[in-house]
Amino acid sequence: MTQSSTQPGTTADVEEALPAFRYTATLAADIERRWQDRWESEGTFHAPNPVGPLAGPVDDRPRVFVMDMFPYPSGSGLHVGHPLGYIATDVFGRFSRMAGANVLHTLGYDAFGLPAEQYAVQTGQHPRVTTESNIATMRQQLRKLGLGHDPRRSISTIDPDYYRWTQWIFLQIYNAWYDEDAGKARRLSELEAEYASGQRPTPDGRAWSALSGVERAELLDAKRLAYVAEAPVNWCPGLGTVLANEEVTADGRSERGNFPVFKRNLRQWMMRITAYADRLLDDLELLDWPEPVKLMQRNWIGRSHGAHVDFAVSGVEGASVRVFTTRPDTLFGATYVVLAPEHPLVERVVAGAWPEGVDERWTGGAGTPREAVEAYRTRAARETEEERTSDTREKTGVFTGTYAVNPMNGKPLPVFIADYVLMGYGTGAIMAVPAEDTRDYDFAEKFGLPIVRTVQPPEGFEGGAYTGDGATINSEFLNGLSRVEAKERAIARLEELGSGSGTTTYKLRDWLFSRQRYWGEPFPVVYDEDGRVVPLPDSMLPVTLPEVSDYSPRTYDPDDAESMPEAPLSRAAEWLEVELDLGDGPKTYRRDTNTMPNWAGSCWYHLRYVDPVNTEQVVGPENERYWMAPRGGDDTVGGVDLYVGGVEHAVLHLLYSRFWHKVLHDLGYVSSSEPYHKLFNQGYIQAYAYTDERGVYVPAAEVEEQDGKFLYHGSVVNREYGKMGKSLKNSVTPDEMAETYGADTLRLYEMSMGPLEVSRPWETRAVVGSFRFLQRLWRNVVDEASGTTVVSEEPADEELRRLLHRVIDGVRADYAALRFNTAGAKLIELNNALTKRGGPAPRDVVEPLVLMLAPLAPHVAEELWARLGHEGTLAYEPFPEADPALLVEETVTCVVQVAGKVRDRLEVPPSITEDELRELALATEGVRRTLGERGVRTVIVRAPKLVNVVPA
RNA sequence: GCCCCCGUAGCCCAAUCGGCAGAGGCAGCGCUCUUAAAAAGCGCCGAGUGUGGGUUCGAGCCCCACCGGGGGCACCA
Repeated sequence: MTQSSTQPGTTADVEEALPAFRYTATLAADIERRWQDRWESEGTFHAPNPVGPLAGPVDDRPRVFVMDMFPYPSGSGLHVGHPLGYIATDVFGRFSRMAGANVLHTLGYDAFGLPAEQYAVQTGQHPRVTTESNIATMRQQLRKLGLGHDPRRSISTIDPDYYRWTQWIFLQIYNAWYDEDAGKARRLSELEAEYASGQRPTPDGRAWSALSGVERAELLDAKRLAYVAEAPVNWCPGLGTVLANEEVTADGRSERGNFPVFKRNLRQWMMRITAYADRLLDDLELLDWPEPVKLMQRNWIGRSHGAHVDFAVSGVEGASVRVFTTRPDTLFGATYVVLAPEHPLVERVVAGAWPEGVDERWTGGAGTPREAVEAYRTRAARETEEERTSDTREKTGVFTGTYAVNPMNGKPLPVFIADYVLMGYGTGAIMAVPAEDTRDYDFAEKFGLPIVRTVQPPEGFEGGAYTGDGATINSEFLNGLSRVEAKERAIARLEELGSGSGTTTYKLRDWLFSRQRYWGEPFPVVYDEDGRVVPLPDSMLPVTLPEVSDYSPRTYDPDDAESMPEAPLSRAAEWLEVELDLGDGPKTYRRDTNTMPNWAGSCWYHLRYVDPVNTEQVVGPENERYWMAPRGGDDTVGGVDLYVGGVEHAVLHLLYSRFWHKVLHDLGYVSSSEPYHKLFNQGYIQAYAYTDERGVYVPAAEVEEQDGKFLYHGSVVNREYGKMGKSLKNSVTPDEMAETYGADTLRLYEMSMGPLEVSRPWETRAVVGSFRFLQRLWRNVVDEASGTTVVSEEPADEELRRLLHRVIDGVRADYAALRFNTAGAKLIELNNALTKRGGPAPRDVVEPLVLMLAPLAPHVAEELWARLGHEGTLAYEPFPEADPALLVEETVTCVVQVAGKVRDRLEVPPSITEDELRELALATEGVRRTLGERGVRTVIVRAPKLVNVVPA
């Protein structure tokens, strides 16, 4: 926060006064640059593959595949929050390497994206130019952090050699279908063969040979996992593109830009992710992921088991209302039925006149049901979706004058229309069970409808809808059953009666895969003169983007719901029309003017990291097996060993990526059935920001704290807490931290701030603590004045060795469990012990200390290791191992409690028996004094560490 | 409204199985070095764990309720 001009080691004239070999920022910079150059020129972090261009000796080392979530190369530069996860994965990767593993760790760029395109729209600069320059800047910034990446594997999604395979995967998905019986995707050619042989009957029973070419194509198209459909999509005029459901917020706006989104029917590419709903849900169990992320995916997929139930409508021949319910167990509690106002059945069921004695509340004040219904429908049509789904509004609706029949008991149920039932959900009609559904309860209360409890609420239940579990009541043959049992029995009865069937529904919808954008992957298909899709052969990939003069899609007034998408590619006339010979001789085809969404490239990059320069295959099977195959035991799905990133990708990226990976698995291209085995959500580094009395942000670096107040140039400012960024004037960059202290200090500090998963505030003035530690360690090896190595060759004494081995033991466990904050603390503790001891530090302690520090602060560790007389990098030096003999204490402090309060302590051998310890404890002064005249009820002994005497 | 996560010293954070509340760092204070200041070094100071109950010989840890902070979902039938 407060930054004076006299930070350690920055000012030249200060440095003159310092010892020549003190570990200053200048010295750190020199060390860091030297080692970064050396790692690069020696290929220190190249990870060998078993086969292919990157093949090398993999020996029988265990594999560890570490990944960071794909960054978008932003032009605005990094702040200290960005590399938090990258440093963490690097520490883990470096530790794993020293622990003997072959470690695959690299970082590529998710480089298609809106910012570069928007910049192109504004300036006319090609997004590729912008993006490549941003990547170069980001690479340079990250290089200064000393990340142990394999640079040969750093790919970028805008690279034609990369998106060639994105397009190839698209075609595999296009040419696949989901075989429900096999529970997996298969090639479409197999479906065609089954139809042709008659093994699989066609939907209308005609022989395959009797179908026309177009009919056959349509049958196959209907099954494809990637398909073109006229579908209601989220059209966002303000952005000029359509959006996936996941990109639209709950209040019907674009996640990016916050523009209104409208439902439009448009022909677009869709991905049949719904075919995988069950597996995406069920396989979550097999993943080592944070529970909240699993929960979010479960909610998003939204599987619910229930039933479709048909309610016959009395007086209307052949009409029945089909509803979906998740609670068929409550059918006896249904007391009315509601149709959405737009429901097509409304016309048919509306009665000619009100029944005798109709409740006035039900009529909307109209003379006939038809008038009431028409008035209500007109009103509902005028309302926006947002208004209709607002949860605070009063329930409204009108009676249709008609009754439906409950199939369970033949009771008549009045049929209403009400806007709280939406045409877009389920069947657009519900059976209302007010006793067990809060919305239905509110409606029933207002309209004076009966409320019949069918689930026994717990004692003391206050009233209202009871949505919890309980025994079924008032339900004839279901009485006494649990919810699950009652559901099963009710469904069985419905099926017997022919009035319904058990059904599973999902909230998950198919994935809208077209975007009206320039800066994305073109679709590897063309359209013939009839507008039919023709996939391009592999030999024509990649389909590259044409040069255009205008990068913008046509955008409209954000509220112009009637506008139509117009993609930038539609203006590239020469690219659009293409003459190709696709087997029927040269013909003119038309290309697809849409591009793929940003998620496409990030759906499979883990596979390309494994085999980045394979020109023959998306990934070599042997290499994929080596790095990603299931390990056996608990691991039946395989995947990346550690995947670190923010929780914001919980649904979108992680769901799409799992889907693609499963398709590739089903089609036999990969052995793993999940992309990311272990997921870890890092916290964020946040920062304080300050506003003056006008509410304008002032530079946080110039704010000073005084007596609990925050002063900017003398005047009091208001403190806020939030994201780090330019607009809040509170950014701190890794570059400035590296300049002031060195990258090792920055790495160490970021890892020391707390557990990786926890968000924490950045505090610049605290960084110096990590710096001081490195200085003290440096001084334990190097004489500051002469630069000579000063360690002692005398073996360390027993006490120090015991401490060393305790630290080794703890640090190893900490690193393995990603507890880098406590690992760092233990290293400081050991170094402090060396310092406190005085005199030259013994080599047999210093060397393991340097090795243990290496994952956190690799440059200074390499430098010290070299000064200690070793040649070559320490990156592959075995990580120190604790000697179990030295972990056993000679004596243990035993706590002696009376009634749970500490009253005395004993020094005892760790091997002491319970009986011996009990005797010793009862004899202590503390116990005798505290106990006084009271007797002893019982004595709890936890040898050798604790005795608790319980007085009578 | 429902669901999930988190509350330990002025601040960031430790605390294996329920067993002495403190590993580490920042800040503060004192001292050493220094003409002085900074840097560096050495030392000191510090909470009874958000609140109220419960279980237990014993609770920061387990259970219940509440308060505060963060996140997700939301008329999903």
